[in-house]
Amino acid sequence: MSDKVVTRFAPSPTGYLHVGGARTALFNWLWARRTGGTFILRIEDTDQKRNTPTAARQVMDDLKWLGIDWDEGPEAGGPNGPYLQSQRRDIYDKYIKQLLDEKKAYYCFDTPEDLDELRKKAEGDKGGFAYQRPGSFPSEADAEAARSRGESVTVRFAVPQDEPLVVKDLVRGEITFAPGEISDFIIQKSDGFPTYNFACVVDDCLMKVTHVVRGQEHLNNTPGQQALWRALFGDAEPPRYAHMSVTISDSGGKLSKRERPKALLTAIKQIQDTDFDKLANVGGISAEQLNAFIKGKAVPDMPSIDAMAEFLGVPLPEINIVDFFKSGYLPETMVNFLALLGWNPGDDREIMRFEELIEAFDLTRLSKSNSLFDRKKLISFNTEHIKMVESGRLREHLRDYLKIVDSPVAAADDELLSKLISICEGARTLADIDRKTRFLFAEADSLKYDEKAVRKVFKGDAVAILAEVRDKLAAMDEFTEQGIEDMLRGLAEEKQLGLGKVAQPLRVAICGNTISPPIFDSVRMLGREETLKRIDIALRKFGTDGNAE
RNA sequence: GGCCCCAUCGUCUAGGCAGGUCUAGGACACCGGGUUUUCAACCCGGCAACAGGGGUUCGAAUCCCCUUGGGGCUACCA
Repeated sequence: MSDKVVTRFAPSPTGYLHVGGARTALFNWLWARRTGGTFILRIEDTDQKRNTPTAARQVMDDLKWLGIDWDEGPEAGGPNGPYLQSQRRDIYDKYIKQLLDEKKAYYCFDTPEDLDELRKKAEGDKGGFAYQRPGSFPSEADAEAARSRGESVTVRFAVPQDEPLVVKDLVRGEITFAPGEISDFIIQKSDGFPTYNFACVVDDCLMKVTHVVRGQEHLNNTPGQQALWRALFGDAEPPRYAHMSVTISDSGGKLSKRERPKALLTAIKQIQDTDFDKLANVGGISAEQLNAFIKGKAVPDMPSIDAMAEFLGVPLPEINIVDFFKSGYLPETMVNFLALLGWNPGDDREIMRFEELIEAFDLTRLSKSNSLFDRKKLISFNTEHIKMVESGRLREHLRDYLKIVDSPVAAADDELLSKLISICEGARTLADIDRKTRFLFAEADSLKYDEKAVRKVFKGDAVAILAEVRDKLAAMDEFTEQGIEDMLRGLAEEKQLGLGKVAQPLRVAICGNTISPPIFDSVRMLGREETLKRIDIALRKFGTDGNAE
């Protein structure tokens, strides 16, 4: 085994990178890094109907955000390019021709409708549908004639039917498929593009891939792919396969992108007085489209879903990697958490840095059973990583986050940002830091007061106390944290009250909420002038004539 | 329906391949208590699992079979 390890991540560019894809990418990447091998990014854009032009770009950005880099692929280049399958048509054509010439593949003229019918007919059969190979293969001339008539022409691989197909899997051992179990499958579509099952085999060989780590959903494709490999490349050693378990959502079934629209729909139905025109407007869709969505007939695209959810204030479950970014998770957290979904280092370690993961990763420790994506545990992991990550790096992560969610806190310079982080100790996500410190960037007049907080805090003599606090703050010589603390504690003691009775009215007055950084820091950072201004506004708003000033 | 895979606390899992050291360990969640100026964070304690049934064996969470349950695939998608 002197061969250098080569792994690849081969996404089809249909949208954002989601957690499942990210995990596949990560495992392949970890194995390459662990062994000093090569990690290839290959874009499987062979489906013209589904690919979107920006998706490949997006997937690459998401990978970069996670810290997953590739040695060969788009942007990086490499000796085995091009790395977009749509640019490798001539290569596939060559191998298709070879198979055709050797009678290992044959032309088919069935339309999709024909196939549907065949399948329907086979429904009652004991073995289910299997494509019936013709007694003799159509000739090149037949194909040409069909093409000129505008008929559908595809190419099928003649899968060996007389022997069991054995797949060796690093995770599951040997799996045997009975003779005849795998029927002839299409390797070239009628639009001339290769199918996944074909392109993937050709490219894995040409790109000298040694290990394929992929989801369990591909396990049943493997015998066919291996048979194809033998037909194409004879005894050349095929890659080793490791089929990972599937990730299940904690909201029920399989973790899928459909969960977001589903959650939004549920929310829309629960909200009584929704302004549908406005909602459609916000989502950038027509009233008809919204109606179709509500009736379950159509699903708007992701940006629309996101916009409407934001408008309604409905949190959607994070599925795509960018969703986690926007929710304030660190890439370190995602990588760590994803790595532990179906793998573990064999000891009690859980919170691990990149380097540790690379050092400990091993393909033989992949678990066989499906794992559930536990968001509560994810949050806990994020809390740990926020504590653990180097301060400059955390600041950069925060800056990226504030930018993408368009927070006013983004106006802070590095020094201020670091200070904000330090007073938000114990934050679980970057969103916590943003939420807690936004009050510093608000205008006094337009500060929003949380109703519940006001009701809870401004009762009894809270207003009177706040008025007193105001006067004392105004009278302080030096406006320091220590000074503020001494004053507030002194006042509480004098009145025989807990500090909370004194601090809470002040907290709500300056930030509109009961949730904020520690009160001394908050007041100090707001500054005396602004603090007094806000207290005055609060006194006016919540005070009665008798006890305000 | 057919084929394939899987099965330890609520969840992620260690242990299983080399059966005894497992009265089954850790983490998250949860519950109770502590700390406390809010939210968090933090500290202490607690609850909680080998799916069921047959074998093999002196002995099974660990090996074999069946049942049940879960998942995947069954496309001119990847």
